[in-house]
Amino acid sequence: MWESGRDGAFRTACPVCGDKLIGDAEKGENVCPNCGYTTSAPADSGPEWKAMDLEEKNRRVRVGSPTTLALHDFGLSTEISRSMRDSHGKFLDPAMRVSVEKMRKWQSRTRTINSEERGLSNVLSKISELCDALNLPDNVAETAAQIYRTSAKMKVAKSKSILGMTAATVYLACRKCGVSRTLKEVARAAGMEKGSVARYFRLVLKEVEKEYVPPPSVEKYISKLINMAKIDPKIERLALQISRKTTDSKISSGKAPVGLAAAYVYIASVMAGERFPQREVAEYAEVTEVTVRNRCREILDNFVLRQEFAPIK
DNA sequence: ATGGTTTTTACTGCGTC
DNA sequence: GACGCGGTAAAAACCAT
Repeated sequence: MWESGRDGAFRTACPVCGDKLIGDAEKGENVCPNCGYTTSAPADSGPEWKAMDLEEKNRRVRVGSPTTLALHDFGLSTEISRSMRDSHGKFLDPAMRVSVEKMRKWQSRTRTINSEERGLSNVLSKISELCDALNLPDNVAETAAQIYRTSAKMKVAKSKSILGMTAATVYLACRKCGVSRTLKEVARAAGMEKGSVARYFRLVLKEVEKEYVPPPSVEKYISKLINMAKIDPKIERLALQISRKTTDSKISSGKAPVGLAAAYVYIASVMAGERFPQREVAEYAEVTEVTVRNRCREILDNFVLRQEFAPIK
């Protein structure tokens, strides 16, 4: 939790990047609009606080699990138990027993016993694990699951590393959902080399997604950095302002958005008279100071940042 | 594989506190 | 002296071809 600069009101903040969480009443969770972090905590935002406490939430239990793409059979499978009793707990007569036995056999044949399906459910659980580790919202996990499903269908996932496919689909899902997670971050959470995640990612992008999915915008990263570093939101506004006025240019082509964002944050901080060290922005952005400096130089070489951007105090 | 581009590594000099 | 900053050369990583 931090105190907002202007009105001094307390808000529930994202523990990952510090941005204000938005309550999703339907799911009873909070989601960070910036980095995509989710909690199962009750929603915040003012007056409705009490209505969303645990008790209230528990009263709204649903019947059966929600159908979800993250379960290999959409959570709709039926189990036929071995107990040989009917629904009232009575034992079945012998004739019934053999037919139930047949049903069970056939069902298991047509369901997860199928190696394809078993592999699928395996990967899907890995996907949700990774998403959990990265605190990603459900929609990203679902998107990742969807991507993996189609890639399995297209045989792209055939004889590929499960971990690699998992990381790749999760990263692609982040990009599709506009959630600002770095390849580096995903790779770290998956315990993989950045390079090999990138290889799987390119594969999936090319074979499954067909069209290019752009990385998160500079602005997304600016917000992320500001919030991670707990910098005053007024500097965020300034940084975004400068960034917008200087986007349409060659200075951003081919450059990593995070590095640019770091530069904007740094520039904004000095313009606001609250200098935030390069070293630290660079650290949060997981780039080098040199990169921050280079981006700064390019911005300042190509634009005259006038005093109108300066703080109004 | 290759070549062009970007990022990192490593190091140096300068001013300030 | 430590720190923040700016710069550079060369190595490494990246990307399209």
